[in-house]
Amino acid sequence: MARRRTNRTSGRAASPKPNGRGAEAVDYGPLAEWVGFNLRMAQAAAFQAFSRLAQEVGTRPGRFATLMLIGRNPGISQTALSRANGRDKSSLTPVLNDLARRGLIRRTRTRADQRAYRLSLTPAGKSLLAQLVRCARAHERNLDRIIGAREQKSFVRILKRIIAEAG
Amino acid sequence: MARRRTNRTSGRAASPKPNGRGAEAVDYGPLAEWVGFNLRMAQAAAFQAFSRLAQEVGTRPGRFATLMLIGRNPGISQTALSRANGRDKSSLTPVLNDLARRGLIRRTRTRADQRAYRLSLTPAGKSLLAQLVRCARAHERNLDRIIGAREQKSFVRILKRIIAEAG
DNA sequence: AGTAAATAGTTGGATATAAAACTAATCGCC
DNA sequence: GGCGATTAGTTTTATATCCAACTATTTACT
Repeated sequence: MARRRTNRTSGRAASPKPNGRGAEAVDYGPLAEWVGFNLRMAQAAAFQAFSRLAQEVGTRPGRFATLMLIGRNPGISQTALSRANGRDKSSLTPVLNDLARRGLIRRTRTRADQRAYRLSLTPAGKSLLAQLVRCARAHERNLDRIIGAREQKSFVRILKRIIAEAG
Repeated sequence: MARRRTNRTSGRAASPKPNGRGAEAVDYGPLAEWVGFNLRMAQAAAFQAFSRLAQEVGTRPGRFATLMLIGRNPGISQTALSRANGRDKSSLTPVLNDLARRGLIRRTRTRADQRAYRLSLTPAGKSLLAQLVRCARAHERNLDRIIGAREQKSFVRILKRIIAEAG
């Protein structure tokens, strides 16, 4: 997402030309009602809102789920983590390198399986995660407010069904 | 997203070790109920499902909204398009170069404003768009089935609220 | 008119991600 | 016990995306 400011305030009125639209009154056609498109736009909007909160703590939203999953599942392997996180394991390599370099996670080798790492949080990682959880709670409160308490539960239930069945 | 197969059917039972989880029974902690996380996972799942359909037609899902918006708004500028599409205008440059190279769109210069392009679809672009619309309709039917007819409307309404207010 | 500010589009640099090919280790099975 | 298949992680390559800086053009204001 990004551009919230669609409601222009500049003095120029909407162009009357049939084609050359100034910036407003775009026709979305069927996109306007399609779930896929609105899902993409909503995800981008929520992601960006959380980005702003997370960067005050010095991290990106992508790192947050990673830290949370490691924190809740100490000893998890990179492959299991990538599955849980829904990203390819190759995407994780640079992320984990960075988290390790910054002293937030530990990668210990398994004696049983010399291929796999066991991931865990360092105290610094736990502390950053705790900060991020606070950000995330604020973010969730905001989303819940937007969604409305009455519909919140069913909204999340539908998202879970899409996750489970749309693959 | 990707990994739908969390409910393993392989013969191996969940490891009893407190740490070394095989691949199942990951603890998501609060992520499991957070809107932001489920939104991201659902978007990725839907995106990937549509990707499969779209690539049979020879395009990526990212191109679809672009073509639709140009088709519905002939003469639109790149900046207006990027706003409508929720992406930075610089992301659009390579996409439009590619679409133009493949003969799907036209970029004509405006006499009134020599900076701006006016974008429109070529006949080939219209034909590809029509094919993509058929894919998208099939995709939407599947999503509607997952969501359920009763909740579909309110689900999209909530997504729109998030788009409008979460920025 | 003339200049400062805004705007359209591109470029360059950075990050995130996926897919495929690769290396090393382990497992399954005979 | 050994060999083919599988698995864990990395590397490489390719896209998509953002942001900031840039060029060219237009607009606004004096």
